[in-house]
Amino acid sequence: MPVLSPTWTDERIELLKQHFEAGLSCREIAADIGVSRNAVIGKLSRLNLTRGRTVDDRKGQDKGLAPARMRKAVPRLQYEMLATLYGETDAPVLAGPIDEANRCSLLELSENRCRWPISTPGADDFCFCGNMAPDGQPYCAGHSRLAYRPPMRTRAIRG
DNA sequence: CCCTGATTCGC
DNA sequence: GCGAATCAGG
Repeated sequence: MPVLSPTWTDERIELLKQHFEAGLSCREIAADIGVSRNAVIGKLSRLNLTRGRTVDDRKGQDKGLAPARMRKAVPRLQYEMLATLYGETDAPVLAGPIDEANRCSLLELSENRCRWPISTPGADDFCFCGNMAPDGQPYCAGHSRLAYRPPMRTRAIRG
């Protein structure tokens, strides 16, 4: 049993990869798995799964180091492109590990319960977050933020 | 100011 | 190896 904190086990890593390939943001992935954003990113980096960056040389961080780091030129996934074009796809709406202890079924849902879907609809383990949700809000604090942030495209450049 | 992504550094 | 801190870009 859970005597230790198996931070990254095969299951976690699989989820991580799946969500990453799905085009989900590190924020979503982190929230889904239940770890910090940095943790997800860090693991991805170690797995060499980074989406690839254009900057190989960072500015003022070399305190004496001068290694030309060539990052992998991984092309963007079609998923992401499609998602951007269509605005919304049948994205795998997983996520909801913030507090799966309170997760409940559809019948158990209440006005003050988070309706965030857990797992894929139709699955035998399909359920909802069930956390305490603010009055009027369908999702809990954590999920509401994720739910209401699908478009993260340039988000209106303030100037 | 907010957020997200990626690298670096300490444990 | 993991994750916070940090940096960079939008």
